[in-house]
Amino acid sequence: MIEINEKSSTPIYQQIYESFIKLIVLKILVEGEKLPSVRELALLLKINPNTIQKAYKALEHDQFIVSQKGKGNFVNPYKQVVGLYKKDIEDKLKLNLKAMMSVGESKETLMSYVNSIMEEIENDRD
Amino acid sequence: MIEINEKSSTPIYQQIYESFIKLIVLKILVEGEKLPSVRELALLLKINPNTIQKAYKALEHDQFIVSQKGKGNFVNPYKQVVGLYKKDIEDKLKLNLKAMMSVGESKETLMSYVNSIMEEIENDRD
Amino acid sequence: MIEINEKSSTPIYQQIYESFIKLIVLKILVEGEKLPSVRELALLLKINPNTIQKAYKALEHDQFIVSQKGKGNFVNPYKQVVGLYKKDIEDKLKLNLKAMMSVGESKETLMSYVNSIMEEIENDRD
Amino acid sequence: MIEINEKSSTPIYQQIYESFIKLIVLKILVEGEKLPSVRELALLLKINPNTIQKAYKALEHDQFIVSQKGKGNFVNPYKQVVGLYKKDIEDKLKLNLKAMMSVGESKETLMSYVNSIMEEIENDRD
DNA sequence: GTGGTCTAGACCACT
DNA sequence: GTGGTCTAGACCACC
Repeated sequence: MIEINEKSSTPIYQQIYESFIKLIVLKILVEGEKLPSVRELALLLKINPNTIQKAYKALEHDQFIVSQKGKGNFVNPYKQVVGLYKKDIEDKLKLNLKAMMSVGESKETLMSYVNSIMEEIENDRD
Repeated sequence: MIEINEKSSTPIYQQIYESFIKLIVLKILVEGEKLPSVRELALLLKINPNTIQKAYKALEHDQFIVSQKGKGNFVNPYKQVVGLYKKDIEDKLKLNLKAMMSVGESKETLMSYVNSIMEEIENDRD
Repeated sequence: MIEINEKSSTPIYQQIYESFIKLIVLKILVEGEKLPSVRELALLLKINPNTIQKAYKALEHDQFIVSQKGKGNFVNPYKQVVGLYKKDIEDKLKLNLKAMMSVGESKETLMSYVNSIMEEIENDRD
Repeated sequence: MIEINEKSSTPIYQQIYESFIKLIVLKILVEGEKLPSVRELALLLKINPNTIQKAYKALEHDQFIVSQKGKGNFVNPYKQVVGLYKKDIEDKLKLNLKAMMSVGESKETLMSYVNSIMEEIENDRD
């Protein structure tokens, strides 16, 4: 369900953070569902509980989950969650498109380029 | 010409690195042009010369500039430089599009979305 | 294990860089093995931690090792590593042979010379 | 006759130093012949006389030329000169061959490799 | 404790 | 004056 790449340069807590966002966005974890407890997940992934804790704190801070003392961590409503996520990616997308255009790429060549990327992605999914 | 955000989490030397790449890609700094000297820029931005040095080394390593002892740092030929830059952005673009599709956006709505972003950008330029 | 010549004109950080490459290529340090920590090695060699840091960064950039925050620096897989190293030496070898031929050495005398060197080396190993 | 690459990372004085060694080794400059005066060459190459001076000093130090006050700089006897040059390259050759063998290349594959390099060089000369 | 970044200030090589 | 290297010592992020 969650995989950690220890050798990656992105911090482990952030890998966990991103993994949960994906699980939530893809509705594998649904509204109100309980996340595994900090200790439980720490044992499972064989990493330090502090690291899990940090990831959960980040998820709570960004409103993907809510923490309830003595009970556990629970997924927030879908709409609220996906909105934040989309907004984030859209901003990045905009920046990158801007950058490509600043190098002199015309709107047309860029559109066909985007198109080809998306076909490539679609094929990868099969 | 170059602005530093001391509070940002991205290292100062990297901010400088990226600033110069933009200046070069946008042809504000052209082939053969001399960059400000290490000490000069350090004084101007009120940061340590070592930090500038680190940024310049990175720029040289990635072939955006060449360094000449006793003379200064100079911008490399445009073509050589832009290739590297484009490759980088294309990779990011791909990741962004992938993320959007994973949230359930269809290829069609995504294309029209990309289209609208690019028109927005074009208008900003006028 | 690692020796520094402070009086040499080649920078200390580069001496360290090259020492580790040798240790890795000769499989004295093997895949996944942990390098001494920055501070540890600094104390041992009696040089500044920054200098070690610089060497490790270079090793990481050239894909000989990977760095993991809070954990340490680790040797990368052998194959990935040796390719880069060989390419480098081949280029130097070519230059040397070119130089010898420019002094008027014929291909034949040069071959027999190379042959004798290699026998000498083989004997040294015993 | 002598070409300088200002953008190269190898110091200009060293480029001049190496250029003259080549000219002498290839007998384009012969025993007893006078080198251009410091000022003359400085004007020709459009570089600082100090830089030429430094190169000539190095050539004299390594016994490729002799300097005579008030007269100029003169090429030393060929045998003496080429001996030093060869010795130098031989040492480098040895080191590189050693390095290749340490990566596990057998003597045989290495010999055929050297052979192919030399054929390549011979063809380049045509 | 481990790596990553930064400052302050020094010395050297090159032009 | 210009880039390149190094030291000493500090602070931060991560595990």
